[in-house]
Amino acid sequence: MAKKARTAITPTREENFPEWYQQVIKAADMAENSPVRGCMIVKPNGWAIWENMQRTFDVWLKEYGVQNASFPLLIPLEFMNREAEHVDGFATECAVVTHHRLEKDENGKLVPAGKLEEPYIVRPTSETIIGDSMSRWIQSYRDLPMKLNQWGNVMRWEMRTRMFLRTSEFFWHEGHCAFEDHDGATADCMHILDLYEKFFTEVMAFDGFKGVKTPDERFPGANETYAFEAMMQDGKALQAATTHDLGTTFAKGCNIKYQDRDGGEQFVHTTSWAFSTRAIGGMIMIHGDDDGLIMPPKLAAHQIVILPMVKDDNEAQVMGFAEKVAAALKAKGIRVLLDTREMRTPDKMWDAIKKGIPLRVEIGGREADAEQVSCVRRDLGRESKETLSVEAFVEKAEGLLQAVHDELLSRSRKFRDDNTHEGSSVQDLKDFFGAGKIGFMKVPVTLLDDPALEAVMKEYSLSTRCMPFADGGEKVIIAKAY
RNA sequence: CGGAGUGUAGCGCAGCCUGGUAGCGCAACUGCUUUGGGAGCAGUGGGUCGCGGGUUCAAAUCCUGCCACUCCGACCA
Repeated sequence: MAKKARTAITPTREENFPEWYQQVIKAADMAENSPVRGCMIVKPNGWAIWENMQRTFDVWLKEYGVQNASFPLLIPLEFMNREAEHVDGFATECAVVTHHRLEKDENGKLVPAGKLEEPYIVRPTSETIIGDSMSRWIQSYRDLPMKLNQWGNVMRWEMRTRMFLRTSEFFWHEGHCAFEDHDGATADCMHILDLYEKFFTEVMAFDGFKGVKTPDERFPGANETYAFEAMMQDGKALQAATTHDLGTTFAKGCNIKYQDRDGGEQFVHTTSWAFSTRAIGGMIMIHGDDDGLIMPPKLAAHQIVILPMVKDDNEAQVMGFAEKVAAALKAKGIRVLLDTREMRTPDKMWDAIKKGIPLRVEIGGREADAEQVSCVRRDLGRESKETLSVEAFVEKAEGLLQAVHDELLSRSRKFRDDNTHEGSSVQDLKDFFGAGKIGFMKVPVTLLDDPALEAVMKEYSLSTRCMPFADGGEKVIIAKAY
């Protein structure tokens, strides 16, 4: 019977992109919904990705002089009041802790008891509680700059959630720094944004647009927000990371003052910046295909999977050889998975494909006899299969992984460029999005003053993404967004 | 928080209109044959039908209240 060409993921991206996204996560066994409203369970295959992200970026932060610390998950409600805009931005999505004990009622059911005098909120972000510490830790200009970061989770009570992209609880790092002046704060925002760009391109294999947010898209309480905006395969934008110049706003709210060189009292200038598990969602939507996830090699828990194809009479030989190959690759520092599970070979193959493992090495009787391996690249598919000697493969493996990375990066860059269009009028936007086309449209910033703009933005659910540095701040990107 | 929809085995669904002791596919498990791009045959196990009331001799099915989730909007890393 002839086999039908069949994709591992149903539906395909073209048929139903949001549903495809969900199915990719499921097929790759990365995460699932939990009994807790809006919160996901990150499974080992998903968490391993986050661990690799943390490991890499944490080193970079420390090189820049950032110190890690940990602040409470709960923030006194009153702290939120310290910055008016901040309150407006987050008040509607705070989980509130009001009790500290459970008791059994007359029916034996547990009910909250021990009402707190002062309720706490579960942190939606930590500006206020870190600012409180800074106000005590900073006395003099000699204490500056102060660069802190915490890896942790936060909670924002979202109306509508989507795994990785928007969940009520999510994981991130949040940097909080204090400087003597505005220049220091701006330089910090720019430096971290550059680190983000380096991280997304060199580790996660996708590019985006660095730029400044328009005022209405700023972080609540920020003077200026800078962002890295990436494009998904459905043409929507994803804000992958942001840095915020908070001016002296939080310094005033939290009373963070220092004595300057002349003995005068000054407010510090603070910044904050973050990326989150959301970037994983972006990675999925940028690189994935109709057979599932494609992992950028630097992020992948397993960079190479070895599939031993044994028959009854050659099991010892094939397995022995496969173990030897695995050991040689591990000695090179490559993360290898030798798949010895009791499954049919084709099922193992599809499993490796759906999980997006960058390189698949097949070793059967033929290879074992000849001391060879067959290798297939996930990004190029089975046509890329090549058979070569063990020595040659081990020598070449790191290069192959780099080639997969380069391919993913250039592929996503091409997609981004092919789908970024120039426009000059509100009518251009209407024509483009009205025709159902996907992608970004870049228009002159002067268009933001056009009274006709708002209606069109609303009609097609558009938002301003950023004013790219590359255009000298004279253009603004308008797109649909996640 | 508005509009719509769905809750039945691990997953996907049928059954509901027209009440009568719960079914299909996939997955799992066992055995044999298979194994280089999604195997075949035979067999086995698994469900308080989201939760609570009501109608009835009898409720997955009808009525009612509640809860959860999904999708579309508004809000957002």
